[in-house]
Amino acid sequence: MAQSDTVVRILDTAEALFAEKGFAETSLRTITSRAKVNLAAVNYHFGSKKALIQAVFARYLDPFCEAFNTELAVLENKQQTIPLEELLAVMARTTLNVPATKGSLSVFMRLLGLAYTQAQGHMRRYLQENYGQTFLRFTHLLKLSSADLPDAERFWRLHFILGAVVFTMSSLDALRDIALNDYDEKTRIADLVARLLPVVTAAMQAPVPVQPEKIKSLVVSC
Amino acid sequence: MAQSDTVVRILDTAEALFAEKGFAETSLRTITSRAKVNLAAVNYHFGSKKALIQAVFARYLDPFCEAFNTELAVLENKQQTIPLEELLAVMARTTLNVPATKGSLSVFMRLLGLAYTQAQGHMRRYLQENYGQTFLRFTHLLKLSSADLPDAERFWRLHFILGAVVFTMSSLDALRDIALNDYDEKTRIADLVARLLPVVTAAMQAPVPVQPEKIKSLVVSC
DNA sequence: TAATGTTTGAAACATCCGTTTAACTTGGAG
DNA sequence: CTCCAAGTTAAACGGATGTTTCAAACATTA
Repeated sequence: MAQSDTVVRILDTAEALFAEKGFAETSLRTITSRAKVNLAAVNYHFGSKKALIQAVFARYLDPFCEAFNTELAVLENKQQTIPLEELLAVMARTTLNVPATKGSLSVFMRLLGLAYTQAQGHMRRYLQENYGQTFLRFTHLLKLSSADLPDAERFWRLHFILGAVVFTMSSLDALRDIALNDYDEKTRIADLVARLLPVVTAAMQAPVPVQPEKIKSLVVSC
Repeated sequence: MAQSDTVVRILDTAEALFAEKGFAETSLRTITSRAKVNLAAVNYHFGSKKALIQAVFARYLDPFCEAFNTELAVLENKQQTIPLEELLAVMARTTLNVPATKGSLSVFMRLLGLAYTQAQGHMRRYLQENYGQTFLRFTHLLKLSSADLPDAERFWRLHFILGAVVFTMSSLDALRDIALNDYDEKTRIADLVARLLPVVTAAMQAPVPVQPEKIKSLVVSC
């Protein structure tokens, strides 16, 4: 076997437990006992708990970035500028198609959300160092596809969107239950992406407040 | 004094530390030693660490909900339907104005983000049970202000927006630093709200995909 | 002032944590 | 068959955690 059975079982179990309870709240003992491997196996195969967390992310992000980079290369070679909708759709499609790996997309999105909000430093740094370049390629194309937007405005809107995606995806199970009960809607992950796409596009193309200062005072006062 | 000095010092310190490092990562010893109170004080005054966390939230949310409820009452008494922008602006204004309490809004937003992504159960339940009714009043008005939107669509968009707000606010410090370095922009929290408002409104008013099924297959294929 | 209830203080308690050690098993290569 | 490296196992380590205890200090009321 290419990869020890133990390693895969640890990764699978850790991924599920991290997504369910968070990183700090999941102990190595819980992981190893549920995975039916010895406690020392984590430190033997991965070195530390931190390294295990990063390995869980790498298993998702490495294939994603590879696929996304080839998609980006195609877009970069086009002569005319890419419409915003198309750029966003490519990203959505890549995200949906790549995880032919195990585990659902919502699990990973939840992990991503955790990594950004939780435990501050080390995970953000890891993501930045290992996958920051791919992200930069994307933002460069995004700039071309929304040239009329001031840089600062695009920066903030990108993070609004990031928040909407990560937050919704990471609460997906709970929200899906509500949607099922209240609206008889069986939301699959692809349906959610289909809903997100027009919203995100509209958000990106919303009118820019002419005078931020004036708007601000208008909001605060009265 | 109405409230023991110790209680206030614990709440202030816990709030800051929770926002900075997360709930599980912040120990009672760290809190009590920085707050210069005895370790046992937390269990004496609050009962448990969980109860302390909830108390931190209550100190923010109780005055907010009180203010928001009176604002909602005003809107409910109006005869004509409230424009979507106005409804959202009222919420933004209330959020900005209420915390005449200590601590900045970004601290609390970060806590809110943590509560939703981290530790799953008990915090969500607490928020739902104690502040769910106010939230319902708001969503009822929101429905009137966006009557042409299908219920399910509105439900999902509301959570997209929630994600954008919470996520951005909770990463505010990091993002603000980037914005300062890259765009020479000193973003105050009111500026951010001013940026959010048109984006959120546009997101809510984005065109509804006519046939969700068709859109989905369009995205997945090709 | 004396008695009473509340708040603090230092220490101990029982667990749980991530990590390390060292003995043991196992599967191939020489 | 021997040997050795890779993998597994059980046990223990040092430290940190939330919580409890109980005596001392304090404030309040009778």
